[in-house]
Amino acid sequence: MSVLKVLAAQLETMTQADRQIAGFIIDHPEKMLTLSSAGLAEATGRSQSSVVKFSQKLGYSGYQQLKLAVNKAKAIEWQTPGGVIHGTIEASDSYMTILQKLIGSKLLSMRETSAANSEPTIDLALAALTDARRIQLAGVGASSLVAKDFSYKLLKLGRAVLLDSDTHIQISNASVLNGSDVLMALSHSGRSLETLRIAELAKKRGAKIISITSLQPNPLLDLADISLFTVGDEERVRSSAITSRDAQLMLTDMLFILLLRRQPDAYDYIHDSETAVKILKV
Amino acid sequence: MSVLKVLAAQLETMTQADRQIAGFIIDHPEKMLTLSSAGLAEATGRSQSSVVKFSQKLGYSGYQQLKLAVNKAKAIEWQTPGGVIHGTIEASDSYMTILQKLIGSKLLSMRETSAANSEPTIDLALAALTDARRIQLAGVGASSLVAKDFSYKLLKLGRAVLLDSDTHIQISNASVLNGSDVLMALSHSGRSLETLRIAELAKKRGAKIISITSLQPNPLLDLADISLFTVGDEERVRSSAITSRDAQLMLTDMLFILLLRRQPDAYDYIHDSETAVKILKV
DNA sequence: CGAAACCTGGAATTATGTATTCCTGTGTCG
DNA sequence: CGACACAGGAATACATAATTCCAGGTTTCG
Repeated sequence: MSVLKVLAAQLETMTQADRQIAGFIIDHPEKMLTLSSAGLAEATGRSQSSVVKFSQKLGYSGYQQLKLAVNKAKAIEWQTPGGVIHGTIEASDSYMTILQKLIGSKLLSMRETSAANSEPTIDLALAALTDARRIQLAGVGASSLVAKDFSYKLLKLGRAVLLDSDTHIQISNASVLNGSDVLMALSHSGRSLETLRIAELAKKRGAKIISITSLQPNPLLDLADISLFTVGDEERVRSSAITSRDAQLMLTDMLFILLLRRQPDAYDYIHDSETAVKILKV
Repeated sequence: MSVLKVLAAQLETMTQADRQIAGFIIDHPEKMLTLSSAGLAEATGRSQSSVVKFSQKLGYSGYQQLKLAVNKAKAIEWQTPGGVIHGTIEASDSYMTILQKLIGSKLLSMRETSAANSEPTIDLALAALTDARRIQLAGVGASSLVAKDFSYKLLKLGRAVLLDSDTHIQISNASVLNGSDVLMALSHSGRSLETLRIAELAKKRGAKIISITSLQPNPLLDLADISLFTVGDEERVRSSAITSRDAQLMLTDMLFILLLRRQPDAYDYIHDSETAVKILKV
């Protein structure tokens, strides 16, 4: 997972000194690579020890390790397929440029999202979904559409899914969950009231909670037994919710395909549901 | 060029000590990243100063720089076993491979979709959407979710949008359209019965029809005044509807962003709707 | 309301790691 | 065979990183 994304995500919740250091790294990552811990300290106006402690708080053994991580992140960022542009979409951009930037943003958020989730965690989520007696999905706004999309897929695999667009019904559904059920809650911010209520209730009932939120620390994340992450890129597209929705779809598509692989009879189910739908086509 | 390749290439022509050091780095690059210059010296049985000199001979200012270069090389190597992969996802694929193939498929369908629609046609569609008194959206199944997503975005721009998940209501909505309205119908196959019915009815009422279908000839296409296209990649992902949905989203996101650019007061509307939603967050 | 426990973050210290210099042994060439 | 070039190690000087310690501020709890 890209350190830079993590830094950006946690920037808000950091202490003052840490925020300044993180800010500098985000703004000038390559500059930072040339600096020593003392140099970075001077550049940010903090002390050398703060720089080292900052590195350690992030989970690295020290400043050197952090540097390697930043280096790696930059290296990967460069490595984009031809014709892809990462930039903020401006009103003055031409048609082609807008297209390229849009594709670039979507690609970036898909990549970052796939990198933000470790294989072991994904495996935990898959196991939970596989073993669940019932799966309830929760989400409002744009997330509700992703939840619905995922529910269709789960239904095609023959799983028992609970999802309703009415939040009152979602809450009453959650109130009858139990230890053998799973609640999967989607909220990019992790702060949508209804989704949180549902998750709290489900947790109280003993259901296993899978959260899908951004990397920013958030209440939903705290409730979760298994935490999956989405990485958006709002700023660059500068418009509502496009890339965070793409990131959620990326993640749920991943889960679906991996479930498919685990479930030997999956293709039968899919075949059946597609056959049934064919009647509704010309 | 990757340091590791350079090392391998020059290995033959190196002096004894250098060859040993280079050999170790080639064989255990990750291990090397955890070692200090003295550590690497010990691991290779040479002296610490030789390690530093070795780094300098390669053109780096010192051991640290060499480490960064190796780190970068590994990062890139990991990220791209041959760039974006466009292949069918197989049950035997590893986790990483699946991810890369999924991203590759999505990227491909986004690119092809953006190429499948000419700028003049897009402009026609934008003009129609801009001038429309009301915009009705139609779609069933996965397309209905895209329609809903797009409707949210249009609502944020302050447009009058008609969309209901109940097809009967959709039909009755269509029956009151007139010449100043637009019907946008989404169906990848272009053969979904309900969507077709709605489009036929809307056409009879004199509304302008925008179709969003695959490139395959289909009945919905024949009805349309303006035809937009989506390009999916079903076969490669070998599972239901993932990339055709992505293609539809790509197209509607494009339309949204381009509408945004045309509409001077768009940001006010977006701001207002986002402010209104904030109340529902923690 | 006030003391204790707890953070944050800087200064000083210590430990670690890196780069340079110096030196020796070996092979090469005139 | 002796001057020279050079690989490469030891020692040293220097740079950088990590830890410890402490002061000031904040929260918590009696």
